[in-house]
Amino acid sequence: MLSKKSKYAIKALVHIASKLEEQPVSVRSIATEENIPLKFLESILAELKNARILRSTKGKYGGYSLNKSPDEIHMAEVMRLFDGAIALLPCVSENFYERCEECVDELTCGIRQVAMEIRKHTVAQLHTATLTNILQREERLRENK
Amino acid sequence: MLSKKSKYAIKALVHIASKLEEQPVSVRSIATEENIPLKFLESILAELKNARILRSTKGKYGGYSLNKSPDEIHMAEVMRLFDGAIALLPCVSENFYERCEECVDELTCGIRQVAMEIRKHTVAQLHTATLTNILQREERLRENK
DNA sequence: TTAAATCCTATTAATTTGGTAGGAAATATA
DNA sequence: TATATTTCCTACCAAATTAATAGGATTTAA
Repeated sequence: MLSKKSKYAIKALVHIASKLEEQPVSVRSIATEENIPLKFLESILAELKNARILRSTKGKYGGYSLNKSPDEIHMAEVMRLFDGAIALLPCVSENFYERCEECVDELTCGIRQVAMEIRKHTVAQLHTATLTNILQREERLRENK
Repeated sequence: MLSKKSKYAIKALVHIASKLEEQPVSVRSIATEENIPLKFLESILAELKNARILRSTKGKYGGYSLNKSPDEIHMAEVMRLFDGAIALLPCVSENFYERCEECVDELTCGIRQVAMEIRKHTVAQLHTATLTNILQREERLRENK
């Protein structure tokens, strides 16, 4: 499961991406429209800024804007930022690799092989899930309603 | 990430499945050979028994045996038992569905659609990952070493 | 000057995780 | 019957993580 931080972060990014002409977008307006606790969201957007995914404008009429093209921001990056590894086991993680301390032989572990295949597919999917892609999906979902 | 409980449970089950002719297998021997803390493993096997995945024999020379065929026990079942939902979001879980309270419209949520596709693939993979399948994988991995 | 925004630091309550402790009860064998 | 070896049962616990909240300082546009 994703943490609420990850979920809120992705929702906020999609929200900002949907308002490309009205940027910057204030935390308050995102919090209200997406039903996310204001102060919590504030700290999340600060982290996204720190990771150079967002950029901020201070003062009145300030807020947050995307710091990259919406097709360069994807769910994998955001999830890794807030939740760390995407893999089911640390020993198959690309970005947060760690041995399973109890493991007798990593190279012949069948559980590991399963986890590896799942990680590869999941990461590939999360990579295609850019903000642009998510917005396209939402458009189609609204059409077929 | 799977919890250690899930990971230890699956490792213990694979271990027992690999000794079909020497059942029942004692907790102590599994703990020693798989490097899992004894008392912790004890409580894990108790849960597996409770879920009718294992059965136990008390007293000297007692231990745990599989309560089903090793091709009927798969990673999905064990993970759900210890970690709950497999899905990235509660709103796409088959067995532990919950609304995302903050969500404005589940039916047009693009993030949800991504999570749904990933869950479907992951669950399918975890279903094919039976104890028999995992042991076959390990055999092949040992051959190609 | 004021309203509205981000920025910054600190705190916290609840839950989950990953165990440990200690012994009771059951059973096979000598 | 005594003993060794097992599961079974209850209770406890420390550390980490999660999901926030509190309160105000600073910045900027109008």
